[in-house]
Amino acid sequence: MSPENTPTGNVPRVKSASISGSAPQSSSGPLKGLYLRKQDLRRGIELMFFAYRDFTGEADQMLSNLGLGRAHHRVIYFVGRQPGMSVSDLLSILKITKQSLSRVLSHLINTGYIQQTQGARDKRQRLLSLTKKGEALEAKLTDLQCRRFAAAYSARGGAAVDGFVKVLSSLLDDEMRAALRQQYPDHID
Amino acid sequence: MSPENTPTGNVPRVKSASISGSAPQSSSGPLKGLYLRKQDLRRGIELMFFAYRDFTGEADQMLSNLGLGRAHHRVIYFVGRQPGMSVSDLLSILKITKQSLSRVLSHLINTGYIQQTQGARDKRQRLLSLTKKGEALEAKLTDLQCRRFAAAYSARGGAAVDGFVKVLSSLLDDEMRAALRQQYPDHID
DNA sequence: TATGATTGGTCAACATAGCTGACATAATTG
DNA sequence: CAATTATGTCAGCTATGTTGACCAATCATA
Repeated sequence: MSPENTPTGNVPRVKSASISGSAPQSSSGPLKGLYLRKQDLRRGIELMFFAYRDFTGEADQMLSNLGLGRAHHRVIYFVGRQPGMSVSDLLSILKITKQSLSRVLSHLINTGYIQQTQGARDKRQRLLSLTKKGEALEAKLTDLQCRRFAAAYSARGGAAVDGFVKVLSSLLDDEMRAALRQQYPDHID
Repeated sequence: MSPENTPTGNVPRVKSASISGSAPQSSSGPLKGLYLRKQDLRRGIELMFFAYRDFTGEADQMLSNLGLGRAHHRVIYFVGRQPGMSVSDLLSILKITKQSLSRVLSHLINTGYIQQTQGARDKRQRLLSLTKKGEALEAKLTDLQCRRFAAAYSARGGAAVDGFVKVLSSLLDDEMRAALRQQYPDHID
């Protein structure tokens, strides 16, 4: 795993979007492009893969001890974040089908992690919130993940956190970035 | 647990930042701990979820048109990155069981994306590499993702990229971070 | 050379979490 | 009243992970 025998071994620079193979682009701007080498972009791709896996790993472990999975975690997390949300709110956040959601959601209701109340304004809506049991689990899981973030943030400092947030935001689809801007109005996007 | 829509929003967990609730802070100030508010940590969690989903979305779409999934993508990606790697190399990167890998790997071999040759030093090994067809697909997929990264990196600049890489590295498990340090010797960790 | 460890594969069964399609019920809205 | 919306349900399919058991070839070494 040590030897890198990719055909692009020697610092090819990439200016714009066309990143085909080893064609080195003449450097475009002043100081620009140093972090746009194919090598750096691939490191980003791999970091996303590995970091996401490690970031979810601890919580996954705790969940599986309870007979739950990552899908349950997402529901618990987002309901905990915004109690009283409707099913369709949740669907639009998770972007899965109602059938998929139904499976995990009814399980969480049956096992007493989540409760639903009828909407006052619109009686069709079922407004979701965590029970005490659900709140306890959410706290444990979120604590786990927040601890990891707090350690990383502390280790790297505010400037790094700022860059982290900015780059992740720019990786989002446009609509998602807009939605997040709504959620976090103080977020310098 | 989290101050999002609930007006009970201020609960500063780690350091008692003198901020009450909704005080807007660009989390890059000289004051430490401002980026450790629960709110900021949860934003990190959510950014990881949304960014990972969007980041893989385009490639997933292209793959599904070919009857392939994300698991196939991972195999193609890592084999393309390090041609001649063995099956056990791949297993230790992906951290799945050989049975799971076998399913996608044999499919990729049967459909002509990947070829294997017997190891010279150790004849038990099957050294994996991409065929022309596999290289073409890998290039298309990696291009898609690199484009997204190149856009994000360009939009935010080198300092942000640096912070992004640093924070993601710190989110990794220790062994994973060590492994990555091997892969990218120039990576200031 | 015989033995045990390593590399890799296979069969079978199962779980999770996504998907589509079809249909039902109740409430809201025009 | 009719159409739309919010939500649920049944049935079945797919992708991707898991265990466990077992096999074959090759390598390393006592």
